[in-house]
Amino acid sequence: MSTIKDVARVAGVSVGTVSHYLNGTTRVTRAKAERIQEAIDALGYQVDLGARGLRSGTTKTVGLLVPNISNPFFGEIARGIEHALTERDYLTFLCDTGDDPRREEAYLANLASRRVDGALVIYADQGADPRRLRPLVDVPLVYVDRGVPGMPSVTSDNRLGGRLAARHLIELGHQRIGAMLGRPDVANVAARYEGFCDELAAHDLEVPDELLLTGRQTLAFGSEVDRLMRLDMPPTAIFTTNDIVAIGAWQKLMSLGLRVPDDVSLVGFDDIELSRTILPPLTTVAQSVPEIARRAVARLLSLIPSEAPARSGPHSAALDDVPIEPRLVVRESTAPPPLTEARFRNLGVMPLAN
Amino acid sequence: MSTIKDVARVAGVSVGTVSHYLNGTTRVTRAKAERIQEAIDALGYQVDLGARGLRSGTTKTVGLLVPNISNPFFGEIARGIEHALTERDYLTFLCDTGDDPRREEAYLANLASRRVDGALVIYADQGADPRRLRPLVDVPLVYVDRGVPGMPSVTSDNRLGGRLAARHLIELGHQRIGAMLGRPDVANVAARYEGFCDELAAHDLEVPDELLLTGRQTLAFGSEVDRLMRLDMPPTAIFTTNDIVAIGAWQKLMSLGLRVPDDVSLVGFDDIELSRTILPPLTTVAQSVPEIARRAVARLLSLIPSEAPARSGPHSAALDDVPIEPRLVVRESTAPPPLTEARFRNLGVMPLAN
DNA sequence: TTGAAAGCGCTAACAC
DNA sequence: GTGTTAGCGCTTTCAA
Repeated sequence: MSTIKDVARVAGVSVGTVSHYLNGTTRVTRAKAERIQEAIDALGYQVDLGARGLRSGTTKTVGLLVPNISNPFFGEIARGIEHALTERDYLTFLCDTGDDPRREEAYLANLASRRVDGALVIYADQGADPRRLRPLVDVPLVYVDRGVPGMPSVTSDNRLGGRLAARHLIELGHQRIGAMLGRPDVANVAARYEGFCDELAAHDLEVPDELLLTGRQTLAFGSEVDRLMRLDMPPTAIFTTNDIVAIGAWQKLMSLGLRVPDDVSLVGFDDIELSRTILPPLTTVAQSVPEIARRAVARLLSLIPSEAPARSGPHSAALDDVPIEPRLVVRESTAPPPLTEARFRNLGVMPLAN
Repeated sequence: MSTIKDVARVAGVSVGTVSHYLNGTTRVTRAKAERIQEAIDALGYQVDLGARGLRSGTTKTVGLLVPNISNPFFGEIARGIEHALTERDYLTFLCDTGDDPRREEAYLANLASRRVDGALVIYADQGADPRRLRPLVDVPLVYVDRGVPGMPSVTSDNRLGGRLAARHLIELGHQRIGAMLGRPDVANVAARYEGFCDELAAHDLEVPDELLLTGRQTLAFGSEVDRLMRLDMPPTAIFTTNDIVAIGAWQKLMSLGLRVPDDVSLVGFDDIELSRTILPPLTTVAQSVPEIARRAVARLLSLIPSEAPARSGPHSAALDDVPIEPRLVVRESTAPPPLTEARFRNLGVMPLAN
């Protein structure tokens, strides 16, 4: 592997000149520039970015901590982030924490040793305080998706998302509404459900205790939906705090011979790709993944000193921690509530009242 | 950020000694070792892995090229690989190529500049010759999932997988069998279908032209299954070259009021997590993702000179390119073919013959 | 066992 | 514009 020295020798110039040519730090005469380029081509020279980093103090690398890269939602975020970073000439260290706070800490220590220029973290939502991660690296750190109050965060307005879902169901005429929640100590889940209840309350509605299910945000949890549907008075609509749960519920409903939205409406959250392709396509609160990714990277870069301050013009929104507005995507899993008679017949039980 | 020099000064020893202590290169007297450790703790010293890499010629990093990290199958592989690599103290550069050969090349060039110790690649299956990637880096490169004959590759025995699927359907008594394939110029797809046809042929069966559908391996393609089911003589079983397509088909079938496996059996390929959770759970040819990941990393490390030769004992299978045996996972999407009369009634068309 | 010193490939300050 | 050179933080001879 040839070095800058070799290039200099072959081109008949000094290493300094080659370096200037490479970095555009100074003008280089046309003639020398050509000779240098020829030497580079001839030798197949490639800069050693590690050496450059040692000298310049900036490695052009960023660490990305995700709980589980095989979860399509995180996968989509990681993809967006990685692409945005690549565009700015950064390479991404993938750190799959498995939602384990200990692994999370180990990764951050390693990243610190690697002198990454920054870190993007979707923290492990297992009770450990996300703030403890901040001091583990002394470079900019931005929390993504799962925000941390008072720290640079890029997240959706989960509360608003919950409100949008509720409003939609209310407008369709639903009154008996159930909910299937991820663990409520997870900040995003809590915010979504709070927003949902807020909006309900504004219309003198609420989710009755017997229509509230809590669990992990998995397909398996979603399939517990039958516990709701076997009640004497099943809900006419169900809100779930993410799409995976909604899809799990939908599968179970189908297997029970219940139709969505004819027998029960379903609203999800996230808008993962799968939601668009199931039948009927899911009405859901869409988080704009590309927007989250874009903003996360912009925010991080704005904190990296070696980056030109993003823009001198009007203070860019990307630099603040304004939560990203989710939007309701109405598809075909929601409809007005079924007539009482019809649905009880479908469910194979007698209505309590006609 | 403090350096090894600071540690040496505080501990009152030379940098060389600190380095030896850090790397265990030489015994260090108890007293000095303690003083060094104290200095390290006091200063919060962390080695600069970049500087170490420059000097030692090994960066302890590996590049991972994947077509699309938000595809759960690749996500699972990436996850397994990243974990295995982390265990061996390597950090992973995530490179999402978007199945674009040009991006693929750009990434490899960048990785070369970063002096990674090796690269793992699931190449972009878009017609570009995967072999062209080999010379772009001068470190070990292992092809994963999508193998390349004659190059270090870790893949499943796709041909065998196809055979297993066929055998299963034959044993159940199916004779009229359809198939939904990804683009047949994709090596893995071709191998799966060849194996499938081989086994069929061994039993004097074949997939008639009108029961063969080709497309991209997406949910959307899967939903074209109705083209098969609307034929005068629809298949009693369908083989798909991956689970995503099978799931797409399954969704469409449900929406048409057809039951799996009552009306038609479905066999997938891959065994992604989702297959286990749909209803009925999918019969599929399982690729052992953990095994692929483990083997890929073992193979790569075996090619990295700075790694101790994996094991001196009996030549480890992990070091060869023996394809990994897939296994058939029989779940509930397959059953004996329906009686002719019953199925034509279900499909709402008249049987051609009784 | 320890210290001194060279040098990995590069950038940047400085002198010309 | 261009060349020379110090030095980024570390490992690794080589002597002692």
